[in-house]
Amino acid sequence: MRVRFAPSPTGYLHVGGARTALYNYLAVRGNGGEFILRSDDTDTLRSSDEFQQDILEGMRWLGLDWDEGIDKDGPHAPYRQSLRLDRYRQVAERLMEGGQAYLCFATAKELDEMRRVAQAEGRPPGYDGRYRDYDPTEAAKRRAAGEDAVIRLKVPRPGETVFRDLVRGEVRFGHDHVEDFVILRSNGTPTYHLASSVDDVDFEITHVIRGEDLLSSTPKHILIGEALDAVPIRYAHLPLLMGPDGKKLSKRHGDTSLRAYREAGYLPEAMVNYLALLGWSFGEDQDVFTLEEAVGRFRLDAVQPNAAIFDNDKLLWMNGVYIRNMGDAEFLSRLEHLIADEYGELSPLQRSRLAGIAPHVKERIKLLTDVGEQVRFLLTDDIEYDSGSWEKIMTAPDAAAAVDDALARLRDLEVWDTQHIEGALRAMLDHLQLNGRKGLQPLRVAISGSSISPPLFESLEVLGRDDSLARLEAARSRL
RNA sequence: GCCCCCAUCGUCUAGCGGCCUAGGACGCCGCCCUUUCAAGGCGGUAACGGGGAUUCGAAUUCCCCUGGGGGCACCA
Repeated sequence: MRVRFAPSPTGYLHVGGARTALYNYLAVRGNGGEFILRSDDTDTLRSSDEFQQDILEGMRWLGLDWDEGIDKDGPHAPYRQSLRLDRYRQVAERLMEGGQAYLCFATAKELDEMRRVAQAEGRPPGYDGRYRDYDPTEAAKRRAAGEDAVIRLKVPRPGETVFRDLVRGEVRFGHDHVEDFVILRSNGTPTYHLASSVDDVDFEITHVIRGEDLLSSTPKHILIGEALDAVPIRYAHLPLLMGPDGKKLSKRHGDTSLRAYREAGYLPEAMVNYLALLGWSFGEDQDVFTLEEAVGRFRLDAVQPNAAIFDNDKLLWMNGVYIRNMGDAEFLSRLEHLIADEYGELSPLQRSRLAGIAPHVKERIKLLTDVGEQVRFLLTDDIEYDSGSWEKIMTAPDAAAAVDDALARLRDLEVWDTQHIEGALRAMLDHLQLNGRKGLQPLRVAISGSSISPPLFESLEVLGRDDSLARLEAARSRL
């Protein structure tokens, strides 16, 4: 088995592309075959190196490694279509010489007219084949004289292309609906259909796994393969990814680039896991699994044929699962990087505080980037009180008394750790006959500035005695 | 307009003729736990688009309708 993922570097790698790459990976890794990463960059105007790099980065980030292709080389190099232009032209010329393709001189105006008339008559819009039987010698002469001409494939007529799609079963297209399509433009460059099909043949691809949007182009690709007398390729068309509105996922649904998700604090493992679920199920009522586990179970014929809506809520939930499952050390190191990006180089004190609070923060965030507001109060002395929290908590009847009493007890505390702090504060609650909500929330607001924060006792320990007392006093004085 | 694909809870899905009074997950709603927020536990809400046909028996097979989607370039 040899599969390929062949994105055009005309934009950042998006989640739909990532899903296609993932399914290719899943299909081939369980088969001991090769995964080829190709660059369909024939559109030189829209292609850019920045996008190409982004695709590479995205693939690596997800952990989808490939065997041959861009950045990797291999027996069929180069894997970049822009470097194989001569090859495509030669193939087109050869097909023409063999009578399987022909020159066409129809102008843009003529083509427009054809389409208009065909539609008006309820026929499939498209080229009418007017140069199909044109005298080749005459055609060659006209081209030699400098006239613009494209090369079109001579689609067998009458005829029909039937193939067995690996996820959809038998699909058939009558050739009445497949025009003699252009394979080589008048400027000598190949169309997508030609370049892609030639590469698939040249690179000995056995299975083409791609989005359903290419299903109706498949007859063209099969026809080119047949004209080339190549070994038939198997096709699997994956269901499309849709936005919440049920339309094909695209820019209109916001930034759907993979990088946007990475920057938003999603983990690659969660992304891979979630993407795998869009069109496939692991089975046994299990939907959290690793890439390796998925490889072991994946089957193309188990892929769902119907489109899937990308549900950010579930992705978010899953990301939380992966964050919680992360090792403390790994989480801490990710956290340090993130915090350093925001606050600059961390001081030893900040680092140790981060390390102390990290395990507690890990349990309560869904996005890596959520971490900032949870730990802010530990990184700066300049805490700002959330006005809503302050009014609701600090102006309550028992707030001042709770702070005073806590202050007194904490000052005398012999050992400053979670356990002792909890003991002292529970004694305070007991003494004042207050429940946790009334007695502890004021302390939380006093030290963190908000009624929402990591667990109080742990936070106090991490903050340290001096700063904790200082903050309680500062808050008290504002009452 | 023409061609193709698809059709189970709001969403992702399990189901491949009887195990289905349709299972799981996300979301949502309760309750419990609880110092906040989470997490966790328990429970609940919610679906086989419609009509025929085949069959002793259809979510599962076939046909039609409806609905949704994709594609119809010298873009990929």
